Amino acid sequence: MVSIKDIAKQARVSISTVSYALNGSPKVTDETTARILAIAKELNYVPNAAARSLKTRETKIIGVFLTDFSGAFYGDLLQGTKEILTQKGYDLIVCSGKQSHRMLPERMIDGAIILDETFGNEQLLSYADRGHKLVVLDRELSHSNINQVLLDNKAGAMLAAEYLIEQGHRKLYVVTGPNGSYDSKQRLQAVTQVVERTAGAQLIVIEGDFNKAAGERAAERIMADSNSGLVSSAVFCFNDEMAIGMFNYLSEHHPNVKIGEQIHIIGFDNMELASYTQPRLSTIDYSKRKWGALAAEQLIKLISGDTVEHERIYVTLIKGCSVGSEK
Amino acid sequence: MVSIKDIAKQARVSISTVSYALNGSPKVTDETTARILAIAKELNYVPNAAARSLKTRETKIIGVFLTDFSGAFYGDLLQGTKEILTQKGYDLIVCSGKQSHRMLPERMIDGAIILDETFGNEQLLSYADRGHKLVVLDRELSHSNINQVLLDNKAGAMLAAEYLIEQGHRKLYVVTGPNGSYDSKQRLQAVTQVVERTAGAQLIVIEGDFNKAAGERAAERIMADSNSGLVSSAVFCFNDEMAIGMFNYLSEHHPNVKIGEQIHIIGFDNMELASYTQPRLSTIDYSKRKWGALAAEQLIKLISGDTVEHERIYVTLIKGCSVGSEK
DNA sequence: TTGTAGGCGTTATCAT
DNA sequence: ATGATAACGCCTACAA
Repeated sequence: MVSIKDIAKQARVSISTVSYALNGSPKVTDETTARILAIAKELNYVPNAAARSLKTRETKIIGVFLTDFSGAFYGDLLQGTKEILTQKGYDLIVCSGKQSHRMLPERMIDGAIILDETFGNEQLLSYADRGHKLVVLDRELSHSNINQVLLDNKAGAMLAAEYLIEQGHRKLYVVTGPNGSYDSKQRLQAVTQVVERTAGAQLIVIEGDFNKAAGERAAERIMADSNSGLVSSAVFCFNDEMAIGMFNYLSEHHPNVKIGEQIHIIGFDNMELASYTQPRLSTIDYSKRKWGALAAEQLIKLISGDTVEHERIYVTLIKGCSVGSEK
Repeated sequence: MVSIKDIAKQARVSISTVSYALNGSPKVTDETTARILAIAKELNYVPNAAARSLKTRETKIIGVFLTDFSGAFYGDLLQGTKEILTQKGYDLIVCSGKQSHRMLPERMIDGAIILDETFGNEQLLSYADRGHKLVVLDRELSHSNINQVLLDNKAGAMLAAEYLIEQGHRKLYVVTGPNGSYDSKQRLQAVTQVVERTAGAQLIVIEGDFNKAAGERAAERIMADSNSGLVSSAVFCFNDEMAIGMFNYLSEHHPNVKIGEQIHIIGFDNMELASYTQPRLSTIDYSKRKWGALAAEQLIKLISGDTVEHERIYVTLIKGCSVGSEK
């Protein structure tokens, strides 16, 4: 490995002169700077990140932590994050899994964006206590080194629930996310509110986990329920993936049940796939790219020592044909 | 930041004893080791990655480089990679963009898996020359520090082309990937071979770029072509994303043209979305998870100094209803 | 069994 | 304008 020492030797100057030259300090003659740069290039010199960050105590790298890499959902978010970070002179790495949590305390990254329930709140708070800067996208956490950029879950869930009510539905199912999910809790709370203030409305909660299989199981249960009744059911799946699972189950096991007629389904996320289902899935939309970009901006501000307010990502309702009106 | 020095002070031993204890060396009494470990925990000690890797010259981190984060495609691949790496004691980071190329030469990672055309061949070769270990998934590159794990593009393209021929089609369009793409070149070569040995078959090449929009543009052009003719067209899109673009264009601008009857489409990749199109897209399938896992295994072997053979990922044909037979 | 000391490649503070 | 030198936090001979 070629180091500044080698360059110094070759250029017959001291290592400090080399360091200055490489960092473009005005303390060195343009002439010698040029000479040193030339030699560096010739020797294929590349600075060693470990040595630099040992000294500077920063890496200019930001980590985004995700629960898994099932990217369908995260692509745009990461793209948004990357654009901002690149512009600010930072690099982005994406990590997943408990193993990789070490990156933060070991100081391989200058800050982190968290969208990963496998991080415990206490864990994050203790990192923050030690001075690490964090932006959380999946929980509320109050600490001067932590900023929140959260979805407007309540607004989204209300839009969805009210839409179903408006269409005349009174028997509402919801399929939730996994137990610990902040987003899921928020959504459930909002739906409960809407149902409670609607005369004659009833709410049936089915526990899910944001995966396709949970949607299938929920569909099975709902169909078993509705065999007896005459009222059509309306289902709010707390994400699109479970809604898709429900579509799959129905088309396979109940091909004669028409979505949007006998059963009504709305999701959350507006993932790409949602616009390809037959009929088009009703869902809640928001800009994933903007979410990622905003998170990056907030994090950079935190790192720069600016004070930052928590932020919220707004959502809108997308009416597809998967929800029709109750006759 | 708490370092071994702090622990040493608190435990009234020297820093080397601390270091030995932390690394579980038998040179230290179990008793003092325990005491030191306790103090370390109490002080919330975390080793500094930069310092350690400055010394050990390794980071136990592997980088996967992707062209972009439009994950729909990469999720399974990364999952497969992660599983193997975790098992081998390595962490995985995902990088994208020219900026992040520095991770390799600056030694922030112990090796890289490349699926990113924005790396130049010369660039990769020069890294390999400097001792960096690489696995490439998107090109052929001969170097003792580089291993290839490539898709069996030729087999896949032949399966696709022969399937169209079998179904009686003779006017074949292909929509290619971007100019530099290795996969695209391989596929085109194979299709050309199949067409050349089939009497009466003609091949029309439309340049694409693996994005949805290219599929839309190609559809437009094909529809313009076919307005005059009576023969139905068969199209082999070199990836599913462009095929989806074609579906979109047709359903929007030519709702009366039936896919699988007047126009026949086959893709490549079998992405999740492909099974939701109406009609189901015919395509070429392969295990993305296995691809990623194999790449990881090969890389670890390279790093361990084992000799490794290049590997190939096998593909199969999935017959959907997007291809029917020519009457 | 424990301590001393040198070095990994940089940066940064002093002298010169 | 340049050089000598001391950190940064960790590992590891070698010495005691």
